[in-house]
Amino acid sequence: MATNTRDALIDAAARLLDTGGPVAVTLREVGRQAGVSRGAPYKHFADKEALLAAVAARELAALGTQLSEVTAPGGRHNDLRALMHRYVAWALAHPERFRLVFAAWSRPLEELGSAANSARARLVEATAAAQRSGQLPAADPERLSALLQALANGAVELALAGHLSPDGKGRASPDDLVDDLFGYLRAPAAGTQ
Amino acid sequence: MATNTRDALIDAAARLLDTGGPVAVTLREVGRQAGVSRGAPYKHFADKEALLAAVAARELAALGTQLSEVTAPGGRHNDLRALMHRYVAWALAHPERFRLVFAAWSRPLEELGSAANSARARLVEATAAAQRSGQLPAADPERLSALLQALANGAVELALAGHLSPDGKGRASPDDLVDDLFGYLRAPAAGTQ
DNA sequence: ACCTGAACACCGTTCAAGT
DNA sequence: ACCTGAACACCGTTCAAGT
Repeated sequence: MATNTRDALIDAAARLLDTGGPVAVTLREVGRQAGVSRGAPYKHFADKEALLAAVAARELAALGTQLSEVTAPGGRHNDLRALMHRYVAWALAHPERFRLVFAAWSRPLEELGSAANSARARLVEATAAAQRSGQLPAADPERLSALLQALANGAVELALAGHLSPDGKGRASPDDLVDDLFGYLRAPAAGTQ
Repeated sequence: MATNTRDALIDAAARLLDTGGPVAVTLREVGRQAGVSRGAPYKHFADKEALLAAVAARELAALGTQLSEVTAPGGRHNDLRALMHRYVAWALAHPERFRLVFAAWSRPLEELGSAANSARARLVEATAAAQRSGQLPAADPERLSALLQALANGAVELALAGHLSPDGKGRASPDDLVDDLFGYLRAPAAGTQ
């Protein structure tokens, strides 16, 4: 699938990550699956953390294009709630990638940092658009988007840890909590009936 | 400090956890710090995960007593916002313990499960009390408390990952987001001016 | 009942050497 | 420029043997 060694290493790492988290990503097995020796990965990545950061950056970019498809159609169908549901669905479907993207890194990692920044910018813009259309109350869009993302992330993690229903059978699901928040946010908006 | 080997092992594990996360908790070093051989921990814990779960359960219990001190004084001063701020402060002060408590475990772990349940019950009760005092709108207390906890957890994790300010200088802090949520929640409450 | 110490099958990372 | 293969200092876990 991968045209070069570097991509093959990232592919293998992503595969191993999904099966058992960062612990399952051993550079030796990564090299094995990419068809190189165990020393080879170190010619492409400084260490294991750098390889994981490359996986996270790639996943964050892929998520970005997925989410822009939600807002794209027509250019005006900017339903932020649908975007958040799509985001939650991605996180629940790929728990390890989600956790990796929001992991605490031991040092700043170039590629991942810029991917995270552009993802944040996208969310802030979508939030501002929702405010313009009256879906959300007037407030600092940076701060309001942080509230939305914090809730979504927290809800997903509670669900992943088993403290919430993933699908809404019986107990509340992450999607339910997102809807609840949008409900509470709608009320204070002045002049929207 | 510890009177028996089992407690000494948990103490050592907690110490190592704080310094470098679960990866830093090696059973060999735990044994070393507890003054026993490397095989000894296996007489007290099935494996590394069981030891970590014991650490998490102990921390969750300690957190519970900390939080009950916030609501205790007078028995009527049940300010849920203050409770949430205390919770956030704990999480920011002990990131690794916070992450461990909400980690995804490979199997159900007795001791941790019951500690988590009683912590949840406490939060739900505090939420219901806040509803009775008019601080929060009428809604299923289970679901409303999940909303609060999801936001707090998500905000803390965003802060720990560097996507939020930990102390509110410049960008929003977790405490700011908690306050924002309480603000949005107050509005829809009927009959409270 | 609890502990020791060797053993097995792994790791991340480094480095001389090859092409 | 990229890769190999051995080497070093670690792991988690098991198990016979001791007290």
